Amino acid sequence: MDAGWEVMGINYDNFVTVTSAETQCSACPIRQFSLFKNLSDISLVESQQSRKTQYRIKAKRRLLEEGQHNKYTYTLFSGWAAIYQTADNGERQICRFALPGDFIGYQSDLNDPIYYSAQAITDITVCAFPKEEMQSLLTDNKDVTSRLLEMHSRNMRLSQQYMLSLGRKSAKQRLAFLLLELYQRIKNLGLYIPGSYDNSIAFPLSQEDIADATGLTAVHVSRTLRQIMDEGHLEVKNRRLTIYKEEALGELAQFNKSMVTDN
Amino acid sequence: MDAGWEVMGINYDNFVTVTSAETQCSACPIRQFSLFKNLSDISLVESQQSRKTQYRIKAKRRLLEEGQHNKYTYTLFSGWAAIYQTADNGERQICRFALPGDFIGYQSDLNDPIYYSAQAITDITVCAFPKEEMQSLLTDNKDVTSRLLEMHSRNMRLSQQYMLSLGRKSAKQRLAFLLLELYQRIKNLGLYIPGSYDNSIAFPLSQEDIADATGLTAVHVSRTLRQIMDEGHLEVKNRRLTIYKEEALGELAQFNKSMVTDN
DNA sequence: CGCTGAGTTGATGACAATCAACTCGGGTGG
DNA sequence: CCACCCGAGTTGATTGTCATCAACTCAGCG
Repeated sequence: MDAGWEVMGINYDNFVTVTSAETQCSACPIRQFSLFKNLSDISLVESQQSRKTQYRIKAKRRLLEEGQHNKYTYTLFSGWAAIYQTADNGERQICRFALPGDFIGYQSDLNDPIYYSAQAITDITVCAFPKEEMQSLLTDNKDVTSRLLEMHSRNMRLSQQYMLSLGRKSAKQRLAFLLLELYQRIKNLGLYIPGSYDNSIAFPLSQEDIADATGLTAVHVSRTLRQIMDEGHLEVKNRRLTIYKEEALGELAQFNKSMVTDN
Repeated sequence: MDAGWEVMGINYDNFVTVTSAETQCSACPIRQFSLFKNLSDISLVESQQSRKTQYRIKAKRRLLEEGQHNKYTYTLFSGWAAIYQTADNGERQICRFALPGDFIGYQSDLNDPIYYSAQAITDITVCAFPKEEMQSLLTDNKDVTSRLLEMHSRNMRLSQQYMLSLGRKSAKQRLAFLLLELYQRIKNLGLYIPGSYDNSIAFPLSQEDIADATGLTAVHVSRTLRQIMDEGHLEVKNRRLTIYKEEALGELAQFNKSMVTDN
């Protein structure tokens, strides 16, 4: 029996409470953002059966490790995770941040060793699907395949934006883009705290995480972030991101909400 | 009636001849690399019907333009194309090079304006599929959906490698990676000239194209490429790429053939 | 109360960008 | 047919952005 329910690394007891550790798929609050969006009730039963269990993983622990054969694919249920690859000099490149609803661990051949790592940024909860079950779900259920294609296509768009950032944008623009992206994605989920904090979200990334996603060093992130903050565009403080000048930042970063919408 | 048949920007009269400009899908030499790999004969008829026509596009012309609503999706039949996005300062980032068999112009919602551009590097031939036909092909035919997912997943892997390159690798490593990637992809297609040129492929990219893919400037590509060439690892000359030390380069670039295989 | 990890700030250095001049080869038009 | 032109590539000089190294602050915590 859970004391409460965590989303985004923040205790949301006051917002949602689950009485059991095992959420039912049919009642899942993030299902509309997940692979199982819009499934018929029958398909949902299937998917529920495929799901082995929910796991909780502590912040900084790895969910997937590059080069290993993994047993499961996962839907991220709560918290933030980083999907990354490692270079031979030990540096890493975060390719995307997974947020609740995101599907983690799929690749074209599930029997190959996985080519990326996934690490929990906050404590996370995941729904685990054994890869064999996932494979047959994809074989049997066209809706799931279509939805996975759709999610992949949207990821691809974001990936291309990351490439543009990494290859052609200044440190300032890269930071602005990343922060706007995450801000908007959280808002799309409806998981930010509405009301008095309308322009702010819980934000668990360290400057080193940001550096690993933007292709910079933590030191340079510190300097550049300070500059953006001093200009009054936004604030990152106490694990919270506040956007003051969304439009100006959007222009700076060439960011556009449609880059991260899923509907 | 065609005089001959071009693949890879080179005239291959001596290798393959088609008597009509319109290749039949059932007899298509690159089908095994395309979206229509492994389709049943019945599905093939469907796909043949969906295909409107083949087009030839001159080098440097655009096939798709960012922000526009496009009528068609395409299978690249012959030649090379660049998929890219443009930053506000006018610089561009090539996100991938499309080679024969690659599918171009898909995105999760085909009715949205397309978010990337595609430009012919060599003269190219494409098979055009009106987006409505493609949409219904995807709705009706699970094999096509699965295959598109598979192709997308493989693209995603390469995209992540590009991100790692752009974010965390030196100019030398980026070049080595790109050249090995393209070399291997061409070899996988079996479109290189076998025999006396076993370690070489036709290579139509300019140094500026390479720069746009690696996030460098053309000047720096020139210097760095010269350095790699002087070290005897490879040669780029007269629109031809020759690899002398595949293993050493692979190590330098952290490249691995499995990154680009499709089977 | 000291330890730890995250963030800040300064000094210096390296890699790649920029600006500019030049070569070379292939195509074109006079 | 040859001169010229143009685009691609090369090379040198200089600049700039970001990396590196190092010292320090500060908050949280055992």
